[in-house]
Amino acid sequence: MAVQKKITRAEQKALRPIQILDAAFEEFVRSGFTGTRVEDIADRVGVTKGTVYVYFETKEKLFEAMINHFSVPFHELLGITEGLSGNATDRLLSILGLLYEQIAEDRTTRELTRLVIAEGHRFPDLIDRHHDQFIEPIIAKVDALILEGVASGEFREIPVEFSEIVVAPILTTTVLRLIFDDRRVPTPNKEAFLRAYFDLLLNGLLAKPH
Amino acid sequence: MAVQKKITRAEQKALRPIQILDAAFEEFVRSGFTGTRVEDIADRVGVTKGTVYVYFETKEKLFEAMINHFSVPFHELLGITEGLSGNATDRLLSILGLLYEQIAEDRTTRELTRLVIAEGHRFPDLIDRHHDQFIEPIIAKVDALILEGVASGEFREIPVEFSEIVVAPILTTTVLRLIFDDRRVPTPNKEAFLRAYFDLLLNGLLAKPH
DNA sequence: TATAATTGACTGACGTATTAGTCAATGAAA
DNA sequence: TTTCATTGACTAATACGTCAGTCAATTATA
Repeated sequence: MAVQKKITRAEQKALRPIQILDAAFEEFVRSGFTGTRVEDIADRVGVTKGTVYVYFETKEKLFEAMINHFSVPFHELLGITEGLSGNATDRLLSILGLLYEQIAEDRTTRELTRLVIAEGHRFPDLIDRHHDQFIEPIIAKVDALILEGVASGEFREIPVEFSEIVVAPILTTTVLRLIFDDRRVPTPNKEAFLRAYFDLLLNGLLAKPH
Repeated sequence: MAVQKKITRAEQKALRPIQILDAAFEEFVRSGFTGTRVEDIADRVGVTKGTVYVYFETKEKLFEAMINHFSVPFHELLGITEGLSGNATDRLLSILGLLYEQIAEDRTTRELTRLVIAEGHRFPDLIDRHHDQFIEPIIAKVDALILEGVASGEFREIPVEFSEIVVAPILTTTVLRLIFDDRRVPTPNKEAFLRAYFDLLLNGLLAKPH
């Protein structure tokens, strides 16, 4: 038994919405928006449905609030990368490594991706936010680094309008883990995967480039 | 007005299940399993709910039948590739090109991917089938071709346990189109995309390989 | 060919179950 | 004693699945 710290009513009240959002995340991930019952969310917190409606007007609003709550600002991560030093190659690999950790290996981000794919039709704003906060900044950052590398002579000239090709192994790992969840496709060993990914990205398949 | 060919009752009867499966695909894609009403499917065909239940026992069975109906055997495609000639490089690129057409550019396959991601929890068999019929054969084929290329001296030695890295741009394009559906992320021009993809895959980023 | 009998695909109202959202009552903390 | 977070029974709406009945297409008969 963990020692229960005594909690005041005000503290409990302040905690409730977060408990509900956490529970909502788990239930919406398990069953999707329509398949989730508000009562399942309440049960998981240990309260009744009425309490949920004290804090959130509707199931829709709760879903949106949950997505916002878990969409941790990605620019923090991209901010870290501002401080990186080294040539374009080193900085590109650093960022791709961070993205791999943050996207492919982090369960929350992975499941958010599932919800974006599954429920995007029902919540168009979700798609726009996801694009503006995740996809666009990542692509822009990778674009910029590739152009730097080209300018410095490190990289060959490659068409920058397809730089999603560069990050593709990260999204692919995310999606494969989402679908198979360690059941049929083994979770890759991080170091070995990144080594193979970076080696192929930098040097290509061919023994003798033409 | 199109000329309506007179249709016998037997012909109509034979047609019904297919009409229902087509309608089910559209509705399940639009709203997911739980969000779709059997009556919506019936409306789309122009019949009533009762008729749907003449042909399919339950909503679950209808969903599964729909998935089976649209999961066109992928080994046909992989079969085509048996007849390919040329060195390992040419054959690998041919297959990747075919996969791009079949997966990223084909709306049906794309939306099936959405359903696998969104409804996989509810239909575990679906995941297993998808793995056995799609993922595993593709990976096996690419593995085999890479090993051939290594054996013939065309390719450098790369760890074959990560050959999903090689096909990643295809799945990534699929998923990005699934999420943004031409709205925020432009549909790539096929030829230009494949050129960039293959160039990067074969030669890598670096100007001077190390 | 014309008419009657039969079939069976389809209907749509209905039973049952589920669930989103409400609100007057409650009881524990302050 | 007062406050207010929580309750849980209730309403209204929705949707799955059923089935007795209908009527148009088909076949048999005159």
